[in-house]
Amino acid sequence: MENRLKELRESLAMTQEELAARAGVSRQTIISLEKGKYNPSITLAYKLSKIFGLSIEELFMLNEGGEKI
Amino acid sequence: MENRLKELRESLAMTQEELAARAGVSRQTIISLEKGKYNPSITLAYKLSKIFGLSIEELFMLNEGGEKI
DNA sequence: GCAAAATGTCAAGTGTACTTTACAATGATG
DNA sequence: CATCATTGTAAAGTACACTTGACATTTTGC
Repeated sequence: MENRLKELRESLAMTQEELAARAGVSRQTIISLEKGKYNPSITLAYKLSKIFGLSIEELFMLNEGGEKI
Repeated sequence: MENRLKELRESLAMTQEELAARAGVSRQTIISLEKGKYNPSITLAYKLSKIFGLSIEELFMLNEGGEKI
């Protein structure tokens, strides 16, 4: 698993659709992020970090190279 | 000023070219970021935050809507 | 005051984050 | 089993992050 998104979403009992709505993006975007298909924009990363009460770094677990762990 | 990038770069006595090289992007990208023309990718935001020893949030001062203050 | 370094601007191009739509697969519940 | 909610997949299109290159302007140091 590339990030904690799916795990966190499920811990809040949210559907992909709900999370997408709260973050202001499409459901497809949430799916792709959960699958690690691409990196979110800083804006979306920030919104998601607020929803989950984490820092961007905590949520997307970046290493020194700026790549996902 | 949309963010603290220029101010921080100057405080470290770095040229745009040096910062661009350290962040692994073009000088043009640094110029545009300093001017607030667009938001960095999360990867670039992370690299810059490491260079300046700040969190992404501290560096790019985002508000609740995910927009710059 | 001149030269060189640093900064800025413009424009065209590439890559990728994100959207939209449509449909298939899986899972939960009566 | 049947049905509905949820998740997944695929493909084509749009927006924007980022590059490259060429040149103009400002700043700095001798």
